[in-house]
Amino acid sequence: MAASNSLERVLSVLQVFSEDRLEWTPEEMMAELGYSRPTLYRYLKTLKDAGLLTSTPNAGFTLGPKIVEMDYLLRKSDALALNGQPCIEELAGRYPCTALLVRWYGKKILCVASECSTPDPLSSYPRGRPMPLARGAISRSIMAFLPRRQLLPMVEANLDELKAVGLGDTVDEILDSYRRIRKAGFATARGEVTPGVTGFAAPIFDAGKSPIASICLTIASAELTPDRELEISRDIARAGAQLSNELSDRRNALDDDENHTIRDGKRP
Amino acid sequence: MAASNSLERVLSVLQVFSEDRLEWTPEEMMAELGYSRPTLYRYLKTLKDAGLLTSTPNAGFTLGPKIVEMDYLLRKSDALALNGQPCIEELAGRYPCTALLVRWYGKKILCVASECSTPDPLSSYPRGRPMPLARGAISRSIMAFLPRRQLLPMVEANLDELKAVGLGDTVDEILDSYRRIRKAGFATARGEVTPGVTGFAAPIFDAGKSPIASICLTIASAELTPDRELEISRDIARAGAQLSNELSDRRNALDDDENHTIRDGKRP
DNA sequence: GTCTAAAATCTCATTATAAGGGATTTTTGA
DNA sequence: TCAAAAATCCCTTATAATGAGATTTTAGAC
Repeated sequence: MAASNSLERVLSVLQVFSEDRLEWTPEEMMAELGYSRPTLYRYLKTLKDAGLLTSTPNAGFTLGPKIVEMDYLLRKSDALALNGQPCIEELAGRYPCTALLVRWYGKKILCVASECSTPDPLSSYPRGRPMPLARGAISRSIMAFLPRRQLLPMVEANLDELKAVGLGDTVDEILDSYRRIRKAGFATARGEVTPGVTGFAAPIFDAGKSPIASICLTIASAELTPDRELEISRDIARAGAQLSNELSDRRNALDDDENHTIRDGKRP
Repeated sequence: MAASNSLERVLSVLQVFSEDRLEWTPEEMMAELGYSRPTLYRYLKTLKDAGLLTSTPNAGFTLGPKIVEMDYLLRKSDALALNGQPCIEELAGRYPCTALLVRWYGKKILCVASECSTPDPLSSYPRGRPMPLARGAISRSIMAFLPRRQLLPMVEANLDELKAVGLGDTVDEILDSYRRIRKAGFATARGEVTPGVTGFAAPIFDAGKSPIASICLTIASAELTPDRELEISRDIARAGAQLSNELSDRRNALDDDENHTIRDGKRP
């Protein structure tokens, strides 16, 4: 979507940096974004002063130190990552697999932590790697637990892909599939994201009833037996439930704190 | 510094998120930043659409997924972190210490990778943690190699602190101290950043002659003997030199590539 | 140290657009 | 289903962003 005001235009500059292209010269950006020279330089200066960009002589501009700092802030106090790390380590210890924590951001799901116990991981999802929104166990373990008014528009928007992975041919059939997943408490997917890899995922809830994340285990399909599948499913569902409890306890404790503070502040 | 235009004002919103405070409600931001309600909401919407912020019902706003993604981009293709990781692992394997890679951003130095081999680290500097600009071996190992016209203003700006750590009482004395460090090829500091911890650091150069980063080893002062200090100093200086070579080789290879491309493009 | 080409910034008239008070709509949780 | 809170809209005023061209600064060669 085209930027319609200067705020969006300045932030568009950040969007040109991608996996394929992390260094841009001003000339290249002028061509890409269609900004005039003084305007672009004004934007660059502002972004650089904010630390979001940094310039290296002769190599153009790259993302800046503020990005790294802000990610540190997030890591440092993300209750999900902090509480979940031991969980995924335990799962990775128990099976030859990759265990992931994936956070749901409304329009995007993103890995926030991962542990791998196989020498040569079949699929690589380190922190920060975006994941497909309509495929795989992770996605489904979250979507299945969304309230209808959030789920419906997403199903309609991704109808073709959801059909392709076999969730159903109509919206109603797909909603039914999600209902079954909700009932089971976890989702599985065989080779949907990476061929030869099966995923098991369970939702994680904050204090509310809407899921905020998913805990997931991916394992080579060849490693699986029916018994083991059952065992993994149980472990994942249990891990999801346990994390949900930890998070909602923590959140409730915090809220209590805040209420006291506010009350104390208001009435001396 | 006060924001003087709407670009800076919108980016100021990002600066309110700190180690102490990662969740802000719009009301709180209005108070902190002094923006009117519609204006703030416009900013928030823009930042949210760009993925830099995310809102959680009842918990206000936090930094968003784009931050995590962008840090992933940086990690994934940062030649310094990629080449340096084995180096710091080796150092951490050889001594009971923490080994760090720290990047220089003009006005800020920031840890980009660290490895620790002591059970209970005395000082903790994970990726993203900003480091003091005028104290410690890291800072000095970089500043000592800056060209005079970059160094001088920084010395003047941090004169008091530089005096306090004993680099000299006048600008000239301090410049002399830096000259000695440049000659030695590495810097040391005893208890300047964390009491009881000694740091050893050597600069890392890209293709240019100005340093871009530092490799550093921090170790409990109690672990040190004169022999060991000498050994560590040599190891650090060697590691810095080796990394500098690797980086400048890589950079030169890239430049050659680009030149070919450009030349080919210009003259068919 | 001096010079030169490239990069970054400045000037200023023009024009578009951001701001904010107050009303309104949308969400969210009871 | 409904009420309070949160987010957005409307619209006028005043302010700030834009970009062509000139100028200054910087970086690298000599």
